[in-house]
Amino acid sequence: MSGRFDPSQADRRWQSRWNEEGSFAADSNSNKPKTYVLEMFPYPSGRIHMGHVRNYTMGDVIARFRRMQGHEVLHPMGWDAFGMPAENAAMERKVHPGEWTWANIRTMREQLKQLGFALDWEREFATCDPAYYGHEQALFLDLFEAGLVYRKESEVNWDPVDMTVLANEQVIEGRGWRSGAPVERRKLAQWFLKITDFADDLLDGLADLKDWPEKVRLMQENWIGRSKGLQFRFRLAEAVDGLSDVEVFTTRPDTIFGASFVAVAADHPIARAAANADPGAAEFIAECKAGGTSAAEIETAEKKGYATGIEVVHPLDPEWRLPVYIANFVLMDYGTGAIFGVPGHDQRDFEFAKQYHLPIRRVVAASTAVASEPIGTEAETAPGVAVNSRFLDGLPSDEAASEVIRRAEQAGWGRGTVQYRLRDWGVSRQRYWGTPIPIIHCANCGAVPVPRDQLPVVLPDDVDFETPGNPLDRHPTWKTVECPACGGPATRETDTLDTFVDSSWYFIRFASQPPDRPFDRTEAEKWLPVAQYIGGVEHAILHLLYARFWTRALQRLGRISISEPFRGLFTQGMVTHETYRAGDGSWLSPDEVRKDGDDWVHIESGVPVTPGRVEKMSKSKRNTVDPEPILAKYGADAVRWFMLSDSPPERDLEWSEAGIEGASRFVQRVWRLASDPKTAEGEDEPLKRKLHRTISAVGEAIDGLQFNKAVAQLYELTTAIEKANPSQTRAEAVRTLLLLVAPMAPHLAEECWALLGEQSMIADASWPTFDPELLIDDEVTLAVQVNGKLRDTLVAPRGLARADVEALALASGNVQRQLAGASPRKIIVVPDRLVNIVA
RNA sequence: GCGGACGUGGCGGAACGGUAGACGCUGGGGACUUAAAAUCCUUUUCCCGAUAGGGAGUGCGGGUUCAAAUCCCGCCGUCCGCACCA
Repeated sequence: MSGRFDPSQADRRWQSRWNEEGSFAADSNSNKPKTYVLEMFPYPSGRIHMGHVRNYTMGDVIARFRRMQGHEVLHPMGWDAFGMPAENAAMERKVHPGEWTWANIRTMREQLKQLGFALDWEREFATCDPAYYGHEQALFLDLFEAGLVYRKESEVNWDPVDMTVLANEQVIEGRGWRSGAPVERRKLAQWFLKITDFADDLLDGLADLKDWPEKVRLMQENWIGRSKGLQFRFRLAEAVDGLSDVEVFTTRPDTIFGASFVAVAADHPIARAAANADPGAAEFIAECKAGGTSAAEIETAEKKGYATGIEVVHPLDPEWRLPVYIANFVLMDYGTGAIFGVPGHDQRDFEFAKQYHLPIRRVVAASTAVASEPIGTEAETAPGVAVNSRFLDGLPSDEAASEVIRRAEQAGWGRGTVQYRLRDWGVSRQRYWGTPIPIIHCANCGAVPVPRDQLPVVLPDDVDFETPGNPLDRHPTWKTVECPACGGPATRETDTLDTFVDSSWYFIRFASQPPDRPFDRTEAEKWLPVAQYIGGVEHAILHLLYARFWTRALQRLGRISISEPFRGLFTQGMVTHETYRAGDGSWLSPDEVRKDGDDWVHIESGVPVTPGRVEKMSKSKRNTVDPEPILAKYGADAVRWFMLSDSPPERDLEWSEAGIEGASRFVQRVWRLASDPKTAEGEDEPLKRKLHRTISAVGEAIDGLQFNKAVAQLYELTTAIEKANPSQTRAEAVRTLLLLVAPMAPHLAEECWALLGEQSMIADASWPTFDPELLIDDEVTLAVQVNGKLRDTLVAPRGLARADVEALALASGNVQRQLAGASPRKIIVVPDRLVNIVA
């Protein structure tokens, strides 16, 4: 048999076969061990991109591999379908966000199916379906009733033109990313989830996530940002507006005698009190409030303060007075919104003190001997021993800190506390295309939950996007309702939930989807936690933290027994491509340019093009490659194979035409082997060993998600088979090769499997086993070194005695020449590996 | 500023402290062909050498070790995350 493997025929054929047989439907009642493999579900943006292909290919290999190993595998797919792009499309193209979203889902579903993923499509859902978000509303109410949801005024980035709240990352240089209008800081009543209640649990839980990347655990740890310290009160020298003290937090109580000032946030009650009496203070506060809350915004802002004239008394010395400033760098929502400044040992305080000519005192030193050294050009933040600190003098920093906390608690002016960087999760969005928050506002009864029998609260379809702002808010009837409690006139909450809520529990819904409640506990727990979760590192913090929180909240409510949703996590690298720029600096797409010798030219105009850096595929850089035409040209398996070869999965993968060509070549090589398995009588011992070693190595590589290594192993085996003479072993090796290739190139494997005359599908075949005896060779190649440098290699029987090895090595001509008659001082023998002769 | 990762041929990358460069891509040479495609063979870290062989070599400088890409110390560079966090 000859010819070529034709994916345009084979792909479709096997995809329908798997579909007809329900090969990948997950059976909850199966007796097999259960494995839940999940990739982060996609946002239906329009078309599949290479990043999706890479992500889902990796998950698919794991899913298929586990299935072959005899596991019952749950490998579902769905759509994270709410979000802003749909509304933007609605504004730009005058289509309803739902229509746009569902059309995208149809397109992308077809594209995914062309890749032949072993997915259980029966469980597919989209989060924008009331059948999903209705259950989410029920869960929200569960959290509400458990006291994990509250409403609070909070400061937000407000775009006055689009009339919406912007996330920090949507504020660019102080302006709204769409409207370009200067962003205002505004107070708005928002719904919050009490994630901070779980701060310690979420932090402690990280220690058990052994199969998570260290990097992600660290990022979460830093994000939660637990710090221990002292919270204490400064008494005001004179009460102002009924305020008699100011509360501060510090992680360095040991520096308490180094204090030179107190600074409060612009929103702090003391600041407001000062403003009442002093127009200068009021003006300063107004200045602080202008501008966005983004990180970039804050970074560039100059450190400024305003002396209020108010004074406080040092808690450890009634005679000691400190000035109170209003400062633009003090945050109202971290700690207490007030600090005491220790310029000698905090760089920011140091700069502030320089600017406002405040004392800079040394209270920490390397030793008491250098207590009188002045502080130099920057603050000394390292710990040491306390100096110039009265009763603390000579104590190491940590002991001094404990001593201050002890005294504060004893005297009642302060206490040891823990602060977190983590804030409660604000989930209100002033958008249409999201899950409506199931709350009704009544003038008499306040915020009342929507009764359960009225769920889901469904989004109205008749909305317009002609005017900016939230269409739900200006809908003629939707928000007008009766209060469920008193029957009086009331209005619906028109904010919708942050889309991160949708993705905080979808993995539970995949595992169990009863029509009448969010999930069935017993059913869900058959699958959960997810054994292997795969996605981009960009979700290392938010999504993964929110999902962990949501799972813990459900656990606290007694709804589920697990506390961690994802046992194994893998963050894959991006797909990148070279960028090209025309003379005028505009970006050109890969199919607009052509390589001409060593240079690149614009195909249309023939003008030279400057190749730029290799970067993540993005629309703005125009360096994307659409998977669909590639798929049409090379077939699913070549694309899948390329996604797995070369680059380690956690690193970036550079797309290249040559790479996909290489993958395609491999597909054809396997096909040729299966077309003519060249069987004959007799065994081929070396090939057999190679085969068994490969079975072992490939299994190990896939297990460790080292797909590039599995690929390399399979190339080697393929070459070995090609070079082998016909034998029974060779035929067996071809058959086994197909099994090994099956998780990665499933259509090819099926096609070849059938070619070998197999009746059943390879999808249902078992992963091959290996004989451990065959992994060990009878003969080994020993490296022979002189003074650590390789001088010769020699082949010897395994387990050769030390003395014999030494003799063999010394007999080597190269060794003799190196020794030049001298006798070796020492000979080191590593059995079956190496001899090192020290001359 | 804080935290982290990485640095190996022309390129992507392999390498329990033990033969550096597996495997793939690219390039060179060749076979088959009227020719091409496809395929196959061969070669490809650098330097000296016809070969045998020798020298250098894993960002830079030190160290530990019989032996270091790998462990330790100090630099340099690139990338990522966080950031007035008290």
